[in-house]
Amino acid sequence: MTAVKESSTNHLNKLDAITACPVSFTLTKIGGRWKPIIIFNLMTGGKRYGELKRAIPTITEKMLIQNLKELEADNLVERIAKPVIPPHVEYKLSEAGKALSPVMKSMVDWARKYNV
Amino acid sequence: MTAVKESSTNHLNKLDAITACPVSFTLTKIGGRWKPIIIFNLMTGGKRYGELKRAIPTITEKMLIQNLKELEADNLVERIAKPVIPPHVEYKLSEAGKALSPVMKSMVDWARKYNV
DNA sequence: CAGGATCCCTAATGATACTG
DNA sequence: CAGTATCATTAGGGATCCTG
Repeated sequence: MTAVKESSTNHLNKLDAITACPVSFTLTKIGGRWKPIIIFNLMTGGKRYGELKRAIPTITEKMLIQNLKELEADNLVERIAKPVIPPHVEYKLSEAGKALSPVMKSMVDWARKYNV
Repeated sequence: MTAVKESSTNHLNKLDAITACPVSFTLTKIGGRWKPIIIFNLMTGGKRYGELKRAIPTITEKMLIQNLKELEADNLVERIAKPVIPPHVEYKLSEAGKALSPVMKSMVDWARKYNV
């Protein structure tokens, strides 16, 4: 029972009542090594699995599919599979995913001002 | 030589030219389990080491001091030590740290709309 | 009070090979 | 093409004890 949320970025799911803060919550969804990059790539529109893999050459297939599944479970990404052979699968941001745009933008702005 | 930046959140320092994105950069600074919480706590003003520890009871001393040092090295936090006995040390956000406010706010906004 | 130093564990990531 | 499965690695986090 209980079978909590079983989402991503596990260390951030252990938030207790005291340390819980909305910022941490958001970071459970978009934090980690690959999610920001994946989301960033999908901001410009839906992409196929293979396209994403080519767009992010340093990611392994395991990490890519794993992160995509977590993003899908968190309702940030939608998976559209066309039942053809060979398979055709597209990933695109959901409404909640697109709504991350201000978050991404503010991070980009901050990075441009304060990096290096 | 090169001795790059040697900052925090190591996995995110391995960004190569291709996957590098400003969002990831920002997350190297404020990501992880504790940094957002620490920054969040300092947003309302400077605090002493002991105050922070009490404000975040679930953090260990090791993690607290380690994250504070990383934040200091990244110039997000300033450490002000008064040479008295017993020691009196205060941590406060730097200008760059305060400039994270829009980032934090956008994350809070997103969390309020899309959490559970 | 504000740390430092060790030892340990697990989650997160990665490499490689295989499949409908 | 779009994934699975298995094994190995490592970095992040934690427990505990010690100190100027």
